[in-house]
Amino acid sequence: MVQKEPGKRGRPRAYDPDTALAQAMAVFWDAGYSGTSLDDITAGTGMNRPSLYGAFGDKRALYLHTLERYRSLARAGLGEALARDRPLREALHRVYDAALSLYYSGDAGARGCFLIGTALTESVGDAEMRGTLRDALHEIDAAFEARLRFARDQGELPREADPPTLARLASAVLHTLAIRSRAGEPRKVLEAMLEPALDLICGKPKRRRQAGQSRVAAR
Amino acid sequence: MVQKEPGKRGRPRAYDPDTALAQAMAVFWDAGYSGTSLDDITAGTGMNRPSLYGAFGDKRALYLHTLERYRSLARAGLGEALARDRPLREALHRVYDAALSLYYSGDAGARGCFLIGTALTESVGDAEMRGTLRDALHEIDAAFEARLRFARDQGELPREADPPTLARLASAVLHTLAIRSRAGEPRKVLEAMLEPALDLICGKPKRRRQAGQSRVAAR
DNA sequence: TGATTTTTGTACCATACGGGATGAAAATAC
DNA sequence: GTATTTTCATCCCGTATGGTACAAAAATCA
Repeated sequence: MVQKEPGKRGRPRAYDPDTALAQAMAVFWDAGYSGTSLDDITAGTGMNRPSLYGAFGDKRALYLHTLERYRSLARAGLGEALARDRPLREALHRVYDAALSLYYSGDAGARGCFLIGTALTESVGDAEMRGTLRDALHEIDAAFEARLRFARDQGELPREADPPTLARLASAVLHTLAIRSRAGEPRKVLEAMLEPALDLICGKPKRRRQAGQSRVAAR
Repeated sequence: MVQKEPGKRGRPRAYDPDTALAQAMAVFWDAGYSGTSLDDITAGTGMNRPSLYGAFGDKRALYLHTLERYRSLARAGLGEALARDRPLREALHRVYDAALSLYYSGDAGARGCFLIGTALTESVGDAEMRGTLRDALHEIDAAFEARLRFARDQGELPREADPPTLARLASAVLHTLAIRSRAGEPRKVLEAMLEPALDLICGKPKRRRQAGQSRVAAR
């Protein structure tokens, strides 16, 4: 059923490991780690219990694998969206568009960010999950920051712009999208938040008046 | 053990309902809804199973009660912090300080926001919890917006300031604090984010250069 | 004092849970 | 073909889970 390489003895696997991992992730995504049973996983992957155990270890190890898989996907998506051959504003817009597409892609309705939506709950009681989540958040901060620093060095942002601060702002926007989408906010509402948010990060384009303000207050 | 009013027949309660609810909330706060067992609750409240059931209903109803309790506390805290007898910037600072104090108040380490940290996970599979979470987020948006509108009308913000947009920004800052604290970020790191964030919302004070930028970008 | 009402405390139940034991199945190696 | 290796599929186990039955306890009312 699966591609076999010559020299591999034994009965071949009936599943593709990465596909199974993706399916397991989809199950965890909806119900969270504690809310998902191994029966849910077997139903979602088509794998039976011992195969699951043999391939990924116990339930917790399997979940940690899905977290890493999600991090890889996020890393790749972020890297692509933040490519330096496009203007900063467009790059950030692509990040948020891609995020929203992911957050609203669930079969059972919007499900938000997998990491924030599921690992956040477990973070108090599980130091490893907490560390993974924290590292992932930092990695996103760093990706934003590098791109913003590049934009500033290219003159796309004013010289007094502070990339670390702006990066955390960009992350905060992503976080609020992650939360609000899973909380049932319609996609259109979140999409409407993007332009004002981009105005704050990149500066408001001169061409037209838009919502939001970014100037120094009077008082 | 508990204050008895004349005219109440039957054996008196051995617990104070609101205290028990607070204790149950603390238990859910750390492990989430699915990750908490009724045994955990009985241990945390000192109540036995039938009393718990009689007072609050089943596990899900009890959790929904704790959500409402948290909303009440948050509403009160937000209202107090956003009082209109102080400058906008100070009011917002008080909101974030109060939030951080709450988010870092757990016995088992930082636990973030109860709503975001626990209800978010359950939001995909439970429409009522999702609705509660969404309403709570909107309520916070509205509180920020009202305070910002007042500030603008008082001349504390420029006339072109857009309260709804700024309110969502203020909420996004709260959301990122809620996430990052539970993800293990040290409190000092989050505290350092506050001044730049307040610069973005309220405008940067003239007196001194600080991190961040809020001016219109060159391009 | 005795009846009534309400809550408590123990013990229990059916089920769901995570995990594993065991033998059949399906491939290669000889 | 036979042996060996690896995976699959069924069945099972001990425990944890959410929820409840039932009687004792502790108050008021008459």
